[in-house]
Amino acid sequence: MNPFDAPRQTELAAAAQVCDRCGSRVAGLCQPLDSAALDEISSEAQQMTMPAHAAVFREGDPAGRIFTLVDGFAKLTRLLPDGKQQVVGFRFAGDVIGYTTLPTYPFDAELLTESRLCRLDRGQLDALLRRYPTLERRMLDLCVQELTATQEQLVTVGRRSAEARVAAFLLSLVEASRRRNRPCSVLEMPMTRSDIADFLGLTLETVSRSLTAFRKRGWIREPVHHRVELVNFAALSALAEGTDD
Amino acid sequence: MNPFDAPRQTELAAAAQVCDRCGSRVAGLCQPLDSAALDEISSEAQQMTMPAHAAVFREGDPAGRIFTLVDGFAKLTRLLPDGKQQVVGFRFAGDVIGYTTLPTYPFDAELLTESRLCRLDRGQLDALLRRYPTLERRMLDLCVQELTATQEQLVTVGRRSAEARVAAFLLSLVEASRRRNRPCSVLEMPMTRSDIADFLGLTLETVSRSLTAFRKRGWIREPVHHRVELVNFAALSALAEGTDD
DNA sequence: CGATTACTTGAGCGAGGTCAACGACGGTGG
DNA sequence: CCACCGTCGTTGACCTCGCTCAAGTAATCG
Repeated sequence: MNPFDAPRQTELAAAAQVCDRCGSRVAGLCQPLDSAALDEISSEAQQMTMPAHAAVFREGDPAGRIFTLVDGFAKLTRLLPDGKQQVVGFRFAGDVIGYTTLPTYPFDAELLTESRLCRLDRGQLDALLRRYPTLERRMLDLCVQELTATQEQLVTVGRRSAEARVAAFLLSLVEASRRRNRPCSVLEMPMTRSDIADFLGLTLETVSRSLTAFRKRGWIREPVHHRVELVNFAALSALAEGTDD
Repeated sequence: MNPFDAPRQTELAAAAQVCDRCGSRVAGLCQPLDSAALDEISSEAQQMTMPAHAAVFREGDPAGRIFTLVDGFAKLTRLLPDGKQQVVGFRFAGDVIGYTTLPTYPFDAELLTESRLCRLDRGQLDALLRRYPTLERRMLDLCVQELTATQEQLVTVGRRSAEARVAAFLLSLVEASRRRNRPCSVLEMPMTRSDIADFLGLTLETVSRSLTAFRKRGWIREPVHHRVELVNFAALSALAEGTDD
């Protein structure tokens, strides 16, 4: 059932193999490496499990480690001086967290669920980068993808109505699920209304009202807590694109 | 007067030297190269001048070239299906435009003023990257900085009031000017109210009203069109941070 | 099973959007 | 040199979307 059960391998190697298997464009740091390289990384990397709501790192911490989220969900947040927070992104199984060339992390990384992580120290990473130059190119690819996603989010927050933002968010969950190659009729949505609001530049009440509206229109279902099913994908897309009116 | 007058060098080399001179953290692609490498790039790169409002490239164009903005101002924009546009960033002299590992550019790049650009084909760039590995690291640095700036912009658009956004924008102009090592009492602001609004997720009327309010409070002056002087920096900072009330 | 946190729903209000009119500026052609 | 026009900026009046405040319900966890 769980694809991460191979007992002989570290989680990072397992994650990379999962990536290979699903042929994903995006997931995983080590996708381009051969098994010899994976073995080497396996011997270097620390695997660990952390509980829900744990902080992987905080904004301002020295950026000495890089993580792969093997299993679970995380949010990346920035804090305003007045205490309000902005979620700059969510992370899913297979995603890399905390890579930066800056001296300190520019945001908090906090887990939404109990998660399995694979940890690599900066020194180890730099050594690997030297040994496997394709990895450096991979880092750049990941950074460009992240940048493009953040720009898209900027468009959503800056120019779309409240319901359009929530619709766009739901669609991005589908995309993330597709990336992980999971059957996507019912999506996991472990983030709270407040998390979603802080991601979309809305209040939690507005997010709640939007989701209720979608439910009443029969566009979505929420069979259990923290699960959504998108029933009318087309309607949500039209709303997100502004192609409805 | 103009620091770009050295007649024997290509613009790119000149730009790099300017970067060296000002010791900037951010500006310029070729900062880490020695003069031999600069000479080599000089022989490769195409210099060009383009008029105001020209498109350097459009969203969806094959991403076959990379540009350095030697002199002038540009905006990077994304278009929504319904025609609304979001400015995802402004670019200033010394900045690199259009580097991506994606097959096509993910946004439009449009000049705000007549500008001098330095153009490098993807093939040439890749060859340079192979010859000067430090350049690859530099590209990653630039990407990380851009990502961090975009996340900051996301916080501004998602969580700040209209006036706080405009204040934050003005402060970012100071920062950009500082980066270019220009005396910053009076800033160049070649973007229209509409450009600023599309950057901040506001309407042009709201931007105009905010600037008028700042002027009436004596916080800024606009001696001529497309120039601002920040008179009360502290007040603007407090407003941007939300530390005023 | 009580306490806490998450979610929903309602009522009222205000920041900012919309629509409209007007003035300033800069280029263009007579 | 001036009349004309298009773009840009300002200001006002009005209205709406989403925020705020508040109360109540549902889920979760010791």
